[in-house]
Amino acid sequence: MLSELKQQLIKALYSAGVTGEIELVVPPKSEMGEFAFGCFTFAQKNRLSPPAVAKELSEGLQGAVGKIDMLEKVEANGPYVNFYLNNKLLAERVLNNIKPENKEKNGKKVLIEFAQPNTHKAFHIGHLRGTITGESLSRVMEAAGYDVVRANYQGDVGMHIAKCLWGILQIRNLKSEIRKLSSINEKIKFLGDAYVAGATAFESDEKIKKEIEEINNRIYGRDLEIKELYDETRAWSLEYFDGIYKKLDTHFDRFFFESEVYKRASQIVNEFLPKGVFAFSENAIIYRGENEGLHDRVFQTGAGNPTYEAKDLALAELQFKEFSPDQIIHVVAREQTEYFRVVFKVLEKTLPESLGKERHLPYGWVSLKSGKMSSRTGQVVLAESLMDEINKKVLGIMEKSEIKNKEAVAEKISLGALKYSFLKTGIGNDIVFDMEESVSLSGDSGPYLLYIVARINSILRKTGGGGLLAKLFGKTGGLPEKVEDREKQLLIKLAEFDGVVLKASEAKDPSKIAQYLFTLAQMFNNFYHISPILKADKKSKAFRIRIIKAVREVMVSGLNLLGIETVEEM
RNA sequence: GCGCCUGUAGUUCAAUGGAUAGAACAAGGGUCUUCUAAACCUUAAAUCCAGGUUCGAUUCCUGGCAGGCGCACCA
Repeated sequence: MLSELKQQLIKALYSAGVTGEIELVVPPKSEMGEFAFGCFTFAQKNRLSPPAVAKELSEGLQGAVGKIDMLEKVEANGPYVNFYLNNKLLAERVLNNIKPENKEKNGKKVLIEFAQPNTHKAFHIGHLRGTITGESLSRVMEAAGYDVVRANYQGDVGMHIAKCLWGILQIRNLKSEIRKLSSINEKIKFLGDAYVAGATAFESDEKIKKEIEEINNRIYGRDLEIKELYDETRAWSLEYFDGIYKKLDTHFDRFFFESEVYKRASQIVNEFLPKGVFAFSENAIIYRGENEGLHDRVFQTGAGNPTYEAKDLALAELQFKEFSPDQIIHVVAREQTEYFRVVFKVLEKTLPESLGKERHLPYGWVSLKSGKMSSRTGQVVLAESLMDEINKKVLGIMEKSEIKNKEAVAEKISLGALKYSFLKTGIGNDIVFDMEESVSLSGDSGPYLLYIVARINSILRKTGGGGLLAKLFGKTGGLPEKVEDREKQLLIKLAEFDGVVLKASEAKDPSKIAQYLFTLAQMFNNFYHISPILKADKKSKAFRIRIIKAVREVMVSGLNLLGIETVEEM
């Protein structure tokens, strides 16, 4: 909401004689005003010293005081022109304009593809980061006005499944063993063990390697004998994934599967092979990326099966056909960066309409402090075990608490802690994961933010929700004689929210929201400890209640953009 | 070997080329008869190295060094 004011200040600077691009900054200290203009570039262009320019400009701008809303003082400070706002007017404007849910559509459609787990394999913390990031990004994009299609692309054909099925087929009395599996967790554990067995044998034994490749061909060939086992185990995985999505409070508008695109994938490869897009190499069909500064990739194996890259060509075709998006964002781990470069290049040839619309949004690698994570060896941190672990810690802290629905509240706090821990780091940065330290419950953490809301709720309960005061002072809430500096800081922070959402959507990075909310929370806590509310005089009390309600509103909607649900008390 | 990415307090992270490089955790010292101590206040602590561009570089460029990832029939 301060962008309008900024525009006016910029306009005033132009009329005062500044040329070129003008950007206003927020000074590092509150004594320096609310906005500032650094005169470096402009001064240099005119061969003047920045402080001299600042001085002259501030003199020329004195006339703007009183004409521009809220502007109280313009002053030169070294090479900067500093703008000061009137506290009372600022308070009034901000408090009357808090509407974090104000969303106008921009008419653009973006398809966001995320989560992408493979059936028959574990859902580990890497998937967890991708899912949490994708959901948050979806919400941020919606808040910025985009029409969002949430898509998930699950890998349900390919070698990893052949490995898993081979492992299962080694079990004697298979049918009765399977009957023993009652819970979904047991079934997933069963699949995980089978996969590890298959993957290990695949690498150590040439004969078994052949057997597994044969199973792979049978899966692609829809062999009826293997189909029954395939269908059943596939269903287990999907049920398991659904449970996780539900728990994470995420949903998808469309589930794409590799099994629905692999036939078309082969067609595309064979259609464009004679056109020179692909070439044969040692029986396989490849794309010669090296000719274009990329690297070669296999699109069809010697056995005649389409690879992941070929399937992505067919997937893109399907996604454009079904949704006609203006942009497709693949939220996928960073190690796929160069892979996507090649695939997008090929797509330009097989699907010209994709040009400029496909984008890989890489999120950083999640590694373990205790060593490298690998589902092949079974050394992984599973999503569910991590969630359980956090939940235990939260319940430990809440031991003495006597609030209602403790278990349910603990669940929400745990999830908030988990999501925040992944989202607070810049999206592209690697995370070194440590079970003990990574999901923090104090300091820069999810619970810290939830705590703000719980505290505000508590205060509001004790003041009758402020309804009585609102009646007493009318809609304006009766501004006090003097608006304190820290109150002003808090108000300005609140006013920055919509700008932060925009920034996060442009950068496609939810961590911008997380960082903003943390700063807001710190400022609130500082305010909370210094400025009493219940004991303040009538006018200050009404004013402060309006502030904390505004803080709550922004905090709740900001957390919602991160996919985090708030709690009434904790 | 080639390519891509990353090097900031003990640790995990911030900082459109601009005002004194900010936080959190861990460490030391304080604050609950007063709106929830999952909090607050406070002390100490950092830009990998060498050049260059610039009035100004954590940021841009070059070269080192260190780490991660990717490079053919897996996804």
